[in-house]
Amino acid sequence: MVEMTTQAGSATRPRAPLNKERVLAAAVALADEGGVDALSMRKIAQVLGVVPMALYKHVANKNELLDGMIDVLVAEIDPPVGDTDWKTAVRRRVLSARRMLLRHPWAPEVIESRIKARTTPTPAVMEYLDSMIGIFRAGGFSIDLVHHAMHVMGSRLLGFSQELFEDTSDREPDPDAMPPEEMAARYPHITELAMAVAHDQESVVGSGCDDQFEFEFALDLTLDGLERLHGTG
Amino acid sequence: MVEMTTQAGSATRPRAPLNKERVLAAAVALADEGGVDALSMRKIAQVLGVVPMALYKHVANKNELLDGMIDVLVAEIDPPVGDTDWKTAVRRRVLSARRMLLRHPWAPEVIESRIKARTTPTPAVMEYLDSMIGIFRAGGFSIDLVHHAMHVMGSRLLGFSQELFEDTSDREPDPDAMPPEEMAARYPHITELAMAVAHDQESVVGSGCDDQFEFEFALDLTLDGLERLHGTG
DNA sequence: TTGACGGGTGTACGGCGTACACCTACCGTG
DNA sequence: CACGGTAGGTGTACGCCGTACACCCGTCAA
Repeated sequence: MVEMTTQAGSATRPRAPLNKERVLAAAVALADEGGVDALSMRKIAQVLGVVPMALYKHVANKNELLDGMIDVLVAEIDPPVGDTDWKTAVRRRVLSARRMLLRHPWAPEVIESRIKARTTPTPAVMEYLDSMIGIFRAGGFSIDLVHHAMHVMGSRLLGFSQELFEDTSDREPDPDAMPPEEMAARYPHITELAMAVAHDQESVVGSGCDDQFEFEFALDLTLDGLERLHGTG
Repeated sequence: MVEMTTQAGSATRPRAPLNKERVLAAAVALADEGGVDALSMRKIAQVLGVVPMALYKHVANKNELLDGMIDVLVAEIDPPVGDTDWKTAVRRRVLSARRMLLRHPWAPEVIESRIKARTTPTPAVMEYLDSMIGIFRAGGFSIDLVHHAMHVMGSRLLGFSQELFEDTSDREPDPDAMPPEEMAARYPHITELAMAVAHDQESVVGSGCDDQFEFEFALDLTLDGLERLHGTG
């Protein structure tokens, strides 16, 4: 056997060069088959035929890896369809999200834990929420009603159970947070909603919306629906 | 300084004897102040002034500890009130559950992960669900409607986002599972519901209910409610 | 007196995330 | 052509984790 060529040994397996996408794909595959407990940097490295520390040239740490995995999942959700009423558009999108969640049963737990730890959801999640808001707006919903609607849909949108936007004003600001103008450009609907809510109540800047009210709003909407089906009251 | 008495050194702090409740309480307190990531057997032992392995005389392992912590939380939910209509009874109970979840923000993530790993929720959770079903039944709901209602309420009942009872027929049976007759005695409403669902569809024993149908049922109930508020369609 | 046993201890192992120093192949520039 | 920078893979090492296993001691029934 002659000596190796300049590009990657031919005696060993050629091994395509690593990159963030390949790392994330391997991580998602590993989680799919063994659950999130079976996911470790060392195992990911192993299936990629690489030493564990090599991964850190492509993801900063395990938390960023988890964030990246969430983005991969969100990208699997079908984009919104254009030419229908809001109701079927929302319906299709949510059912598509559900199919994604069924393919990746570990997702809700990871999304839950990561959302609690970050000040802002990942860009992909933001985009998803923004376009969902856009569907309601295009359907003629008032900004207030959209706000309530998003809270009501909460757990069906991505599996997270409590608030989408918790009060993050007490956490120290993310060093590389997005400037407001870019925020407004990238997520117009979220921005519109956030502004309206902030205006609505002249409270201190921060939390923005009354989570307790939103929870009860959603609860009562559900109970009223059940009552109607039951035919009492 | 003289020698110690027979019952616990008096020079060191007396240190009450350990038991499962004290272990669980310490674990919950630790999670409350540092999140679930800050929870480790070693830290629990430390705050209890004991060596890590001592905990294992009271809980089998960390998973059982987590299950026990969930039970502690569920016990914090107010018991159902008797003399009102179903709607306010459910409303109060769910709001009480929400207050508990707000006190323990780490709870949804833990409940999520533990429910996925067990064949049956812990007894305390079962009891909670059973009594919730009982409220609907006492309100005159048909067993089918209760079934749908529980799915609809899903994420608001305890923060779990997907199915309460996933298909566990593929998992090897829990060695110390509860015999059916005890099941029926302890959780009469759950049993009634499970029987009805199993009868309903003459499918193989197992999963029992059509999760996809239930998801869409809940989704449509929500969308219809929003539509009514919006005044279109 | 003894022997079982409930409950706290000590040691040790394998796995984890990751800091840090290194090495090497490549590239644009002089 | 020489050369320094840089991107990306390597190796070692540290401190934390859960927990298996052997031990030890105080209590109490026989």
